[in-house]
Amino acid sequence: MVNEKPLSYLMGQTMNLIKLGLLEKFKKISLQLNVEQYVMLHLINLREDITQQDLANHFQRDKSIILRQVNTLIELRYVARIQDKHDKRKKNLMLTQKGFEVFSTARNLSVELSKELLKGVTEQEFKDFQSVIEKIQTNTQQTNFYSYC
Amino acid sequence: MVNEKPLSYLMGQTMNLIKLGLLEKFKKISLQLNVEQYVMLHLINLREDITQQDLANHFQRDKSIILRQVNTLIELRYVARIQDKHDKRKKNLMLTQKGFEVFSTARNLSVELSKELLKGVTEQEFKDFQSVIEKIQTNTQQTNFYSYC
DNA sequence: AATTTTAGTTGACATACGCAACTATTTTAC
DNA sequence: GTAAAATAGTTGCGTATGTCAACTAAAATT
Repeated sequence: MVNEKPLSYLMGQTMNLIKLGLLEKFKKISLQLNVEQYVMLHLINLREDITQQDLANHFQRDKSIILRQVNTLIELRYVARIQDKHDKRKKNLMLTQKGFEVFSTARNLSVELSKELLKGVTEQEFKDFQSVIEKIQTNTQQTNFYSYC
Repeated sequence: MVNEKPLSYLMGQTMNLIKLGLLEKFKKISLQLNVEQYVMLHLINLREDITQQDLANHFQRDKSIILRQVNTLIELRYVARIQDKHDKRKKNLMLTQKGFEVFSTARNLSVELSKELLKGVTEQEFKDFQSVIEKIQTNTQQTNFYSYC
């Protein structure tokens, strides 16, 4: 395994292709969304009480840039920011109807891209692929590079 | 497979973890390099006549930002820019000795990270993983999202 | 009740990035 | 052989991203 490419190289190359493919699909239907915004909408959709602090933890970014990016999503009318019921310091983020529609569209394109990119991949190969991904994520948490919710 | 996470999500999450892990390792030994610079050094090391245009194609970035990033690597004395033998428009990029040393160090850290993250992954799983990665890259080129050297 | 911690906000600064316009050089079309 | 088009690289400008420090308001801890 001496000549093996490091994992970061394999993943980086591939991720770059996926990202570009996704952006291309967004562009094709005039969806004004970048990949990070898509991920943000995805996370906001997953929970109904997610906060900017949660997003900052997830992306490992400063709260201030998360605030600004959320502001952009609010300006686009994809996201709303409301006060937490129990903790006045906190504000929860929620998808608006428009935001949900945009997210759904983006998600469908993402699934479509998956299908295209996984053409010729057997079920067993994909199972092992997912298994590796899970192990990488588990090993990362054990190494404690960082933790997030 | 309805509830399956799209490929872009799986990969994105994982790539983010890998990136952070790598940056952490660089930081630990005071290696002033970000991941994209590392990839750049890697590409420059692969060929001896690579140009800024080639890098712009690879990263799908504007030539002007590639120029500036290359300038930074030149300032760090990791890279040199020399005129192409056959085409006066072109300038080739090469690693300096210092650049090669830095790249080698970064590469070793990258390999080290690979080993840590792939703990518990069987040989068969990894083979399938690589097979999937190859197919993704092949499918991308067929779809012609973009092409690069 | 005072102090510490957390969530969010703002301003300043540095870097990244895209775009247009430019020069110099090579390739292509005629 | 010459003019036009294309390519490689550069520069300036505006916008976005990102970090950091400092702030306010609210909750948790002491």
